[in-house]
Amino acid sequence: MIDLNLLRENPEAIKASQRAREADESLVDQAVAADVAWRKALQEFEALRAEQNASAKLVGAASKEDRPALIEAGKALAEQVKAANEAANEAEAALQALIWQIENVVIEGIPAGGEDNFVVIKEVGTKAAFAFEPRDHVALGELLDIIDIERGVKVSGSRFYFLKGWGARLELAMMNMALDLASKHNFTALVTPTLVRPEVMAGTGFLGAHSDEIYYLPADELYLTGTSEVALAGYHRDEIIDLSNGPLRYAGWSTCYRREAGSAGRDTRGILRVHQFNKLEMFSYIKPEDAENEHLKLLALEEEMLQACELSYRVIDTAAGDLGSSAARKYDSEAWVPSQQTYRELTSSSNCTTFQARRLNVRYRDENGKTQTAATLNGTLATTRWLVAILETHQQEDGSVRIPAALRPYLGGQEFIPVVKA
RNA sequence: GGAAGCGUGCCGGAGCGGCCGAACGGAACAGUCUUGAAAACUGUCGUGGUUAAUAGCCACCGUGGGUUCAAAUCCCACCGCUUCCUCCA
Repeated sequence: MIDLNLLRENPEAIKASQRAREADESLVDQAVAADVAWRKALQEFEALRAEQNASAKLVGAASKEDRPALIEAGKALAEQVKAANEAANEAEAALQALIWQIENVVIEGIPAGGEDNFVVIKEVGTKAAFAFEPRDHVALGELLDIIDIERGVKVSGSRFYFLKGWGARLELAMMNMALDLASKHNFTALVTPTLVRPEVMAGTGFLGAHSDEIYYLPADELYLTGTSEVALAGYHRDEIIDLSNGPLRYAGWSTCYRREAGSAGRDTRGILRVHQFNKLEMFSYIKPEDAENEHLKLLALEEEMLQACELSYRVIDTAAGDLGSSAARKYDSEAWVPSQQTYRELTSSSNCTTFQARRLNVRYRDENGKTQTAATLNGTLATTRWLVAILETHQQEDGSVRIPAALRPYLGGQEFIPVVKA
């Protein structure tokens, strides 16, 4: 939800942002009008209500004889109050409907344009080069008997898989390493619920245009989350949190579920794009003025993980038109995937400024004791998809895979995943 | 899944149609006293909106509806919690 004060003081800024996002600009003018109408209706209601409260008080204090006449007079007032109340409620609902559709105001200076207009901030590492014909992760997964896609499909359908043996252990090792890194930086570990109520899903901004991406359980009115960001954002919903000792930081581990409704035919091979995967997500609640620095901190940790996994990657600053509705700025890290000769997204870190917290009603007290809306940020620290880059980057000629040194302590010192199939 | 009870401010806990945004206690904060602290005493002490305003006014006593001139208080639905039974990773 956008800031009502900003809507009143500088609607042009919001319009410019909507334009940059290639989102509906006319919503802003509609919202301004709805806001004026709402405030007028509210004023009328409050005036009438004050009158009614006074009148009711008189009845209470009146003698038995005087009451009937006063009550009669009150009845007429009650009619008016009821009508005014309904009008105010309708006006408010109309305004809400509009401002919940307006996307977050982007941070000035981010790239303009759509999906292809990102700016590369940096490239790190050397792209893996091989003196032999490299295999893709599917072939490696079969050869090493660590990814069983065929049986995943048999049990659950397309885009499902089993991680097996060293594959399963590699994922857990990576997650544990990520969790250690996060803990070292004072992120509190959280294992989060993956089913959430509609209010929480809506509050995080996932029920907009892309709601068909999300699994929904109608019998229980619960949504399956595509990231623990949802639960982490909902964690402090309707709370006044204490930020006087610094930001609240969490590292949320969860399985994630995505319908991939809009991506039929894309990335159908392997485990790059699947319905279910695991993720460790960083999440910060922070004062708005510190949000941009925090964003860089999250990015730095993501890079530390990527480097620990000895991956070659680049960092991009996503263009306005490609941001989720909650994000004001988004940095993605993309690792080089040898079999595709291209970069694929491994991490995504968004600065949601106060947008998400306003919807979820997460506030803090400033130095003067006044409540202010907090800012929220999130960023990926490890996901199942990372296995694709790790396996392909560190493959050997015989198909075995070298385990990056940083991961070995989590795998009993193992150095290679051996080939088990001819 | 069955039965009963309960949801009030940071916490505990009263209120069960009008004088209640809410007694009382605790915590917290400020001050007095003290070399300092504790204790004692005094004061402040929910949130949001409107406003120049810590004045006034409006909204909020789980959520949403209803009854009434008037609802924290009555009625209905939903959500949540507790206890007992049943079941169980």
